[in-house]
Amino acid sequence: MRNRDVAEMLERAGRILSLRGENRYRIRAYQKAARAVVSLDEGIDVVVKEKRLQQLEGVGSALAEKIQEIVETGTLSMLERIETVSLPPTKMNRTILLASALTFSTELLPQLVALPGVTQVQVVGEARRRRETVTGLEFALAVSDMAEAKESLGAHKHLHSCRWEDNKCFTVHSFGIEITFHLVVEECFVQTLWQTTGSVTHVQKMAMIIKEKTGQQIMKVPGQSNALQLLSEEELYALANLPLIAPELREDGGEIEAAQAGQLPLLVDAADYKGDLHIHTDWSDGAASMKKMVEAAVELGYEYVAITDHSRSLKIAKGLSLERLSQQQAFIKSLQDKYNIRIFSGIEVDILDDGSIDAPNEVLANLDVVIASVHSAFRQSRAKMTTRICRAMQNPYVQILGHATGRLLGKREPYEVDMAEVLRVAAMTGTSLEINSSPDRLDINDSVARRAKDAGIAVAINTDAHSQLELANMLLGLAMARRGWLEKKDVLNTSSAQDILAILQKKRRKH
DNA sequence: GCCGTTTTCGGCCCGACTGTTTTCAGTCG
Repeated sequence: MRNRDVAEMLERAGRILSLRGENRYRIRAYQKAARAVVSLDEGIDVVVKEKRLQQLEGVGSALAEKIQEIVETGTLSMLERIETVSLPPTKMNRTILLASALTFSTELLPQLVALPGVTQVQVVGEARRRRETVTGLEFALAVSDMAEAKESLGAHKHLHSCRWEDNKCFTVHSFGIEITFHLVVEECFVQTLWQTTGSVTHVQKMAMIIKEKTGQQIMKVPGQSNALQLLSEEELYALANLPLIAPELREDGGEIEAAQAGQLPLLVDAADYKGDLHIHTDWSDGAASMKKMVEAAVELGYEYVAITDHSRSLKIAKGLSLERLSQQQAFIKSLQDKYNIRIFSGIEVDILDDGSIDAPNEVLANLDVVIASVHSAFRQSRAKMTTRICRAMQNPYVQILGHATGRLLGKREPYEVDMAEVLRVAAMTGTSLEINSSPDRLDINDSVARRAKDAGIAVAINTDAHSQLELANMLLGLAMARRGWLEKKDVLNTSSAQDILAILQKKRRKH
């Protein structure tokens, strides 16, 4: 088992504890241990063998035991043992971050598939549509034996107070999440999958269209067997003479009309993603060394990665002085030959209170990637903030506006800003907007991303990773992009290593 | 969950800056 796998499991455990509303320092302990493991310079198995786990920063007796268990068995029984009593309503999660929802379903899915009488399981509902937060999880289950499946579901030790309505089960998981299970016989699986995935209006509209075209009643009526036996959702959309509409689009946001007009976007896909343009290292406030971050990017198969540490004003995050920045550029050059990946030197430069940029233009001119972000004075008036951000985008060296609204899901509202004006100036100046993929940022969100695309603005999907594990958050940003109807051509970092620099530097060459 | 002791539980990253300053809690990643 690789260090990375062990770290991922610890990270997952932390996320699940967080779903349960556990002590945040306990959660942080798991995250800290995950970082310690992933940044080790030796194999974790060696450390286990030589009983040196507790020498790691942030690893005590309890976590040492758990890490040992993971290394030796590949599992973590603590997750199984988590209290099998339902949480009090006050501790229930009402909104769950997409990242947590996906982590949770990854944990639960294999358990569901293994239940007697169950043959197929899929996440449906808001999580399958990849909404930024979800209120609960829904699963569609194909069953070979309804009675047996119902019984085994009811007997699952982590599922509490199951309430059945026909073959639908409402329950609460020990981890503090409300779940709805839709049980159907195998012949009806695809239909149920579809019906429980799209928003209500999407599903109703589609059902009407199919009724008109074919006379068929596509909506499954509880307790009634259905004549339609579909093998895939493609077949279902084909009944309406339409191509498959991706789950992320099924919000009745014009996707049906677009499909009818043959103008459905060919959504950007993980395979299109060529590299991360916003990551941090321990030169500023990142947890891992540049080498570790670069190696993790190589492991993900990227063509390039941009090192974009904080600028001098952001003291709290150990922002780089101009001298340190220049040393970092030299270090990147020295590292380049050792790796089969392009390492771009960049910066996440602060947009100061008045919209000026926290580094001189002659310094920015020597960097490959310049992201400008607001990290201070969030409470400016709407007019001031708008002017501030727009002024920053006027800078010919600012290629990307980082996390444009500054929101933290569940923690901090976005700052006041006139987004229409930001989009106008971004388009005018040729500045890209970032979809920041941090689980609690997802900033810009799906709807702004769609407006950006309509305005002809390129969008960069970045992770803002502060550790190797966070590079994987790219999938969340990608989900937002897809929800925003973005295609490969709309996304900056789908360009190859050969092309990306020229594209990034188009703006400065105009000046 | 870890840590560091005032050895048994309380606090828990970092530090400069802000403010219709009065003396320190809140803010930023």
